[in-house]
Amino acid sequence: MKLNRTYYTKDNVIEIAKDLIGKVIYTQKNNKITAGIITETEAYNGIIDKACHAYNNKRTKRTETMYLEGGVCYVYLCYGIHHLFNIVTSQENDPKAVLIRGIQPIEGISIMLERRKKNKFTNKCNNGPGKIAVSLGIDTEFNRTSLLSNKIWIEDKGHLINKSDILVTKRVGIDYAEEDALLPYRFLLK
DNA sequence: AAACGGATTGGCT
DNA sequence: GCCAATCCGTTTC
Repeated sequence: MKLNRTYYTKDNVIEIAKDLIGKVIYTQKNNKITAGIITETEAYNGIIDKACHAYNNKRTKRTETMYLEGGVCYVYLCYGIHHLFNIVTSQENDPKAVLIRGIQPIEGISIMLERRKKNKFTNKCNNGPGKIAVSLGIDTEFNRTSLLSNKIWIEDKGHLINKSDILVTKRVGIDYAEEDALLPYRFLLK
């Protein structure tokens, strides 16, 4: 079943990031549906988190998306090339988000391969936030799009995840965040 | 109007 | 595992 509004408006973004492991992300674009089991996430814990774009309550045109009520997409361009896909959580004006870093494709696989310009999936095809966005057809058009819409949504398909199968580490690529770079906010299936 | 800099990736060792 | 190419939206002047 599709996750509802109250799933996203809870204020503990770390718990949500962990709970999203094993859920299924769907997109529908040009009448093509693609989906994958979420296998890797990272939490960005709002204005007190030095790795978060909204650290120190920095409100700009870009970060404004994170200030919306939980349950919308936050998509931004990284390195001028890669679209990174986040899920906004918590209440309005509490800018927290979960970065989706890995999926295991389960539906529309041939469409994903076509988008990635690959003939077949290898292990390395499903890792990395930039690749995920390409596979799912996510670009800046999805910024601010509701996860209760028919363009993108998340379902609980009952994939049971054993807690002991979830690895917890520090986040990737945020060494500039000083002491917050060490926080155990990254979750991935072993 | 211009500088900035990055929540990466892929190729090479 | 390490390194550097890359380039445009965001931010600031």
